[in-house]
Amino acid sequence: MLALIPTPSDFSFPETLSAHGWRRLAPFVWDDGAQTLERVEELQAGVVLLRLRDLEGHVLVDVQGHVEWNDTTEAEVVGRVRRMLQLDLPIDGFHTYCASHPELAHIAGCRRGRMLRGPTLHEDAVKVVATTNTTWAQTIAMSARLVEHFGAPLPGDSARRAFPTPRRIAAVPFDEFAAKARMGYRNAYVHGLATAIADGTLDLEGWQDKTLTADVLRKRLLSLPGIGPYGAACLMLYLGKPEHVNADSVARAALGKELGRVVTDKDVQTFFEEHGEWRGLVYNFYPWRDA
DNA sequence: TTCCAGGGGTAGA
DNA sequence: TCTACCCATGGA
Repeated sequence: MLALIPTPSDFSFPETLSAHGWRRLAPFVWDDGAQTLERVEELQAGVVLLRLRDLEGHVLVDVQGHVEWNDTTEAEVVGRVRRMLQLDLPIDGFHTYCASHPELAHIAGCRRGRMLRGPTLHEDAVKVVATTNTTWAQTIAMSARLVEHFGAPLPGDSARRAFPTPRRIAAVPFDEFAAKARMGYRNAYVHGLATAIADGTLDLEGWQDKTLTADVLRKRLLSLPGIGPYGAACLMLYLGKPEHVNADSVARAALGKELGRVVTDKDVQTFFEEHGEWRGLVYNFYPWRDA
């Protein structure tokens, strides 16, 4: 089963996938040889394997699995892929801004600006929590354990699984979840988030309502246990509201080197302030991140 | 052993 | 608003 999704002229498949480390987090699997992004997805109709490939002006999605391929299933697949690749994110304003600044012109030239996401805000929120106060290797391991222990298996290949839905995580007793996920003090954040979503207390996906102002969205994100200024800025960036810099140790180290002194998160914010509504994206595609 | 990593929560000033 | 301290985990 194939789905051919047209992409905007300012979209770049390789740049979107390499914008940050998300493609290295399960259930994403990047096949470098085939230049294909794979991932198991739990659809309404069943669990399938998606294989995404870059075509001229399109993304080709190969759907493998025993599900009825009808308009509903295809729409679900296309919707999830569009979210993952930020295909509905208007990026032309950012490119116009970059093109007018010599030090940023390469960003527009390379069609950078989109960042790979999960198909749900829940998945991105969990992964952001998994990046805090730990090494990238442990972030990868935490994501892998979540998928391995709690994700829906692909029929015929139970070694491959989808990212666990809130309901699947919430269905696991906390002690068992903690023992298998081994996310340290983040266990309570991740299990609590899933439970709140599963029992209907929290409509996290509803927070993607485009009429929400950035301030309202930021306050809501900061209210989530485990999400602070860095995490909220990350998630806002993924939601197309890049007016905050997700200042992390990478930013502090790079800016500290440039300024020749120890810098704080506030120094990082001040450094990028001149880029206004685009400062979060400018930071994430700033030349020093290529080093 | 001790430190700390793509921070966050909390208390106290 | 800022600082200090603690936090589970696992690698160095």
